[in-house]
Amino acid sequence: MPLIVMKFEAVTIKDIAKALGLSTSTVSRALRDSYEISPETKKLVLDYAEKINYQPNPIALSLKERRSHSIGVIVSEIANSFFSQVIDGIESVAYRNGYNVIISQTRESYEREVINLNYLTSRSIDGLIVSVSAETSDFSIFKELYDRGMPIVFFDRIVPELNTHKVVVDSYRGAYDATVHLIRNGYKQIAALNSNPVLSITKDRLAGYLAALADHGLKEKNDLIKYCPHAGLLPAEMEEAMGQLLSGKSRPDAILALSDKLTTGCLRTLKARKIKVPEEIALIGFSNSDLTELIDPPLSIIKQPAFEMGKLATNSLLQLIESKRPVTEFTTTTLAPQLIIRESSGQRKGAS
Amino acid sequence: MPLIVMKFEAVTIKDIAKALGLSTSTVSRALRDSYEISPETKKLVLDYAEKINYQPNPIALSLKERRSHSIGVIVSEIANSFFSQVIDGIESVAYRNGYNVIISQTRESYEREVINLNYLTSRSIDGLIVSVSAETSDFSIFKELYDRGMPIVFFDRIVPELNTHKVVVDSYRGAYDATVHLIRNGYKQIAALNSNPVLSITKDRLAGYLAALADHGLKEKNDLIKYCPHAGLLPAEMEEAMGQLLSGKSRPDAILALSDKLTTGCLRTLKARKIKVPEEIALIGFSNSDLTELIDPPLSIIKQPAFEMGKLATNSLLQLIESKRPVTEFTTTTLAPQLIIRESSGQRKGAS
DNA sequence: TTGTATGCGTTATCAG
DNA sequence: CTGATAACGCATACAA
Repeated sequence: MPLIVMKFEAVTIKDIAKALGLSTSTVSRALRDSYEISPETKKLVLDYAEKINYQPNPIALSLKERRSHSIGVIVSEIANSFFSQVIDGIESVAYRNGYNVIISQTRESYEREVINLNYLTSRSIDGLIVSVSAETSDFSIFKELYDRGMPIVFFDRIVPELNTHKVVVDSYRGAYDATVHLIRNGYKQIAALNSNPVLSITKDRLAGYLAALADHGLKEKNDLIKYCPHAGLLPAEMEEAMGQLLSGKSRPDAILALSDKLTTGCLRTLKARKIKVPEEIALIGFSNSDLTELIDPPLSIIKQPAFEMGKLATNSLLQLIESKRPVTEFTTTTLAPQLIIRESSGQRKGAS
Repeated sequence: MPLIVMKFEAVTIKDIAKALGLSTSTVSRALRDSYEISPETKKLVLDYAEKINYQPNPIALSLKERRSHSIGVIVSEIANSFFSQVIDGIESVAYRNGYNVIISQTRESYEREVINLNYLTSRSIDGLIVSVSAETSDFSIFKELYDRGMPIVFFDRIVPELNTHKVVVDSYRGAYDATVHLIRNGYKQIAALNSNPVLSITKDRLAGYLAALADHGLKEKNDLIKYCPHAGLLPAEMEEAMGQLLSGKSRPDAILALSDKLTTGCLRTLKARKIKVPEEIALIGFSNSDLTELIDPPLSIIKQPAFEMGKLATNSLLQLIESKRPVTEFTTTTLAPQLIIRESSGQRKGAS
């Protein structure tokens, strides 16, 4: 038997008005609990609305109020523990404040970033939370959006030259401390595996690494510093960087992986080549996976407070969106990364 | 100096009309490349629109067309490798088809599920992709939505009695095969760690486990079958279930963890109690983390094609949304889970 | 206290 | 070929 599927139709204020012999404005006011409506009418309307399960049409409201109660989120990759934890935080705060969260991902492509940005900002969102794509070196599109008054909050991979709210972790410190930890444990050939060099976080993390070397009298070596321009998204790219490291003339005794993706990739490569961690090569990397703690031997990691970052970014954004008066001050919130050192990891036998 | 922040204002068709001395209808038609507009006017309008970067207002369009080009996604937890991979798949297909993805999470709470559902379905979305919360035993809200014509596609945790598209993996088989693998390797006391018993997937997986036992002449033992009603979201709950298993009179020699969350929790508990896997207790579980392969000793897992599931669900949904004629047939797509057996895991020393 | 008219941005219908 | 008008659902200034 053929199944009848009707269109999803919902009741409007007009239906209520007609049914009750009132005008739409009266109904509207009653529903909004306006003081100028008599208690009887109010009750009448409210009861009926309840009965037929009236739900206001948010789209009509959006058109009228010129705001959608939606925020857009642009990240490079949703299926990534760091970003999904951030999105978790974003959703939590947005939900509590009655906002929808619209997500889109760039897969590290500048082109997709531009498309997503144009798509989202054609007034279907009230504000934007962004971690820029690894490919993006031209920030003019963000500048433009910013100049046109779109509330934007950056997190993680920020655009330093834009004067708006930013939420970051102290990448410099994370990398610095991890490097120092390796140095103190006797490692001398510490390699740095970087993401795309144009990213703010790449610069900061590399700087932290270099400072730690300098502070401890170790000199930097170019063949110990590798980059993955696609942020580790392309396995071939990772493989090449690792290959160069492992076969270079100065083979590292430790590797510092400067992003989640890179840590995983690095670990995978080492495993595939049957290189023992940390006996042959030690490894510390950024990681937000909830499984790192379960890896054996325990892996030392630099963990970012992703959930917190999402919450903070959203709070900042909502403040920006809902502030009646022009905002005159923007904040850059810097959170501390968590350096988690696990026994037997990154500790050379016989070292202090 | 005070910073001036203006509202994000965008150009409308009206602005173009005024600037060019045309009517809004002419502009609208020119922009839509209507045949009834002269080439000159068309060019004029198009050039000007390009110049001032005109973007149509999707909200006005939504109101007019009674569709938002947005789909809602409801999952229990965003920061979960399985779900984030599914969302990745959903976003991919949605993006390609010009749809926005609005996500919300229930954190396994029925109450939040209802709130999210009401919020999303008040006409701001064209369709819905859902994996029901662990707490949900009353499906009438979905039934109602369905009856009112809202296109819904369920994945993973489905509502069996609703006649709509569903995307699942063959949970029964996954659990069955994993159990058989354990049995063949000599394990006799195989525990099953389950999620909430009302969930479709819990029932299927448990059935697979039981069938495998029966087929191999092992009898089921109630104290080897434990449930975590909150799907492993509450650590205390996990801890209790594990505690009962480990201290019960028939201590298991192997555990089958029947969801991602449970596998992680189980592993964590075993680690905390310094119980060696698989020497003391073997473990096979559902897992979609990209780190499971890096765990040492290697962990055997049942992996779900999450990305594929997201893509399929979205394709089905878009078909439902965009079909002009009433849909008369609904499909349940069942994908095969991947049973990944790794050396030295789940293999008893000296077993066949 | 309630009803009428207008507008949010767009497209479709109907005139011209 | 182009312009005026109505409509999508709602809220509000203005009338009554």
